[in-house]
Amino acid sequence: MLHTLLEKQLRAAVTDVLPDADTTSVLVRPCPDPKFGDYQTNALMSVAKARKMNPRQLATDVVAKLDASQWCDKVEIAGAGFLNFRLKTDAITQTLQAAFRGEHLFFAKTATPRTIVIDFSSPNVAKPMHVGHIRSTGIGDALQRVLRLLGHHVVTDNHIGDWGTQFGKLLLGWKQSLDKAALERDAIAELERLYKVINAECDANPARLEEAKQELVKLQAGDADNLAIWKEMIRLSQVQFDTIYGRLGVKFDHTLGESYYNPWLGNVVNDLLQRGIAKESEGAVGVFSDGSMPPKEDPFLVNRDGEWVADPALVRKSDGGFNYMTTDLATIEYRLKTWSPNEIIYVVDDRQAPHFRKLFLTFGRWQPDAAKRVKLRHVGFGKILGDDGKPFKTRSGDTVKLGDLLDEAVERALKVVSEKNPDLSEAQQREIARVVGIGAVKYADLLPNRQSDYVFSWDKMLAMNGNTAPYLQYAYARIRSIFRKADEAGDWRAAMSSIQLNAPEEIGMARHLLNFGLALEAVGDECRPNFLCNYLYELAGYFATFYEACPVLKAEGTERATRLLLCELTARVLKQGLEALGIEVLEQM
RNA sequence: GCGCCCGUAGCUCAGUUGGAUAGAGCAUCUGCCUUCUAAGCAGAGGGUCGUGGGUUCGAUUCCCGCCGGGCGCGCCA
Repeated sequence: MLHTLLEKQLRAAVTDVLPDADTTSVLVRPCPDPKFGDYQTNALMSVAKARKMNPRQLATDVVAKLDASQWCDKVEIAGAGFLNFRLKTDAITQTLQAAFRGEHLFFAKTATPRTIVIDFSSPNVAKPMHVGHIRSTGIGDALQRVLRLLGHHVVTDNHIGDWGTQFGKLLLGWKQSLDKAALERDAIAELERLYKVINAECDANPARLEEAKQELVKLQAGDADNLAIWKEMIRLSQVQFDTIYGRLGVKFDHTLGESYYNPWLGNVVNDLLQRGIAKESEGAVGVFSDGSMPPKEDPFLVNRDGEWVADPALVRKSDGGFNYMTTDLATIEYRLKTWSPNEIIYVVDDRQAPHFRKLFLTFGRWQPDAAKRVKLRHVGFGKILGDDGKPFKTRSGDTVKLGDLLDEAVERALKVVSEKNPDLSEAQQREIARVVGIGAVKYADLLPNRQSDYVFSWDKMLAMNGNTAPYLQYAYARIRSIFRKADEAGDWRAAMSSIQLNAPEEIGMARHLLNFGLALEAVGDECRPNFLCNYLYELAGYFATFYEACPVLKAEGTERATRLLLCELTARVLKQGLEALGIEVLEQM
């Protein structure tokens, strides 16, 4: 890509001037304002600062050594020491033509592919998937798509919650209060009802709680009846998950739930004890602070009334049961043995950040050599709030079910499409409504910075205008409409060898196309899909402006060819970009 | 109490190693469909980037204090 080539030349020039300089932070990025040029670097200012040099003098020296004449007319020194690059129009058109021939789509596959495990979605058995699950599921899926696109080897694993203390209550409920007809109608709703009934009883009556605990003990001991019921609950839940994932277009390479790791948990604890990493305390087994960091930063310490006291990561309860810390440790070990990843990414609510700090540190102490070979990364995200600023609930206080949200989105989209395009067949309208509605929901969740909480609103989540998926899909559909007509008029592809960028709207769109790869890389590096959302929104904006100002089919000769080329490449990038966000496109809408 | 996160336009939010005049959507106002899909476009108004200091060529971004809000601190996950 052009900016990469410029970066390489620039680094060489910096090394020429300052042989011992570290050039890894010397980057070439798009100019914030086209009046400065196409690309810029501000890195020379920090290089100069670190060496107490005059930044403009350094810039002058670097420019003297810099040969960018192949791509740029001139390189200007501006402001306190910016270097501005202005691309030759030839360099742009040649890049566009290469893209048209399919040699690239404005991004390069990584030169250093990594194996990356992504752990995301992770819904709980016997509970409905609710609006909150859109976050982990959507962000995780977008990340796996982008990282694959960039050439990494990705393994996705849905670590579903299929084990834990809640099954004691569920088993008790199943045995005593199961409504088989209700289970037939809506299994998840019935399981949820059972849990609520028994949970309330347990709160009011310790004897019931004890019964539930006994059911759990029997399950853990391998009781055949309880195992059979437990497996049935998982099966019923998986049916629900598959329905939702099918609608969202999300797939997993593996679905290894928490229970999968049960056989190893005892050994994990024994090993931790044997190596002196964990110790017994009050009948339980836990990992304690090793004193290697200040108390403020030590997740194994907590301050109570001005005193720093131990806050261990428990790996075995005093009743012999294991904690999710134990499961997570066994899971890391399994993943390393099975896939040898360079990195494991956990797309999980930010509120679990302390858990992951403890987990990663504990694993580092347990298996230091293995830990050096893998980057463990918690990619957190914020909450979805209601307009009262509290966690989002329906008016009656229930969580909003994900399936209901998708239904509502598709319904609203159908209303819009039937108004805008009543001539389409009902089947076409329904298909458009499906793609637009689901896309709107996914995009609305991907657009905010993942770490901030955001306020949910039906209107915003399901909006069909502004910075939304439908706006991007619409841009794509308009381009496809042009090509349906262009195809009728004959073969336009032959003319692509002769193009000439003239109108400012053409140049603006072309310049922005070049930066697709930067957006993808930023998403991969920072695990922030919103960078891609914003890039695509800007691209669609450039297209909309171009579309108003530059007639395509009415133009002739080189002008027509140029505009068709820009349309084609914009359509490809929009499609590829939306696909990387897990959002479908439509030929018409 | 201790720790972490947040505070940007009326509302909801972006803002990529600190970088050039802080952006978008919604809402408000003014124009644009006999012309490739108006789910659109062009334009206007709207800001002490919570606040007070500091660091420096340069701070929404980094550091410290304060004010306001959220979250975490369970032998749950």
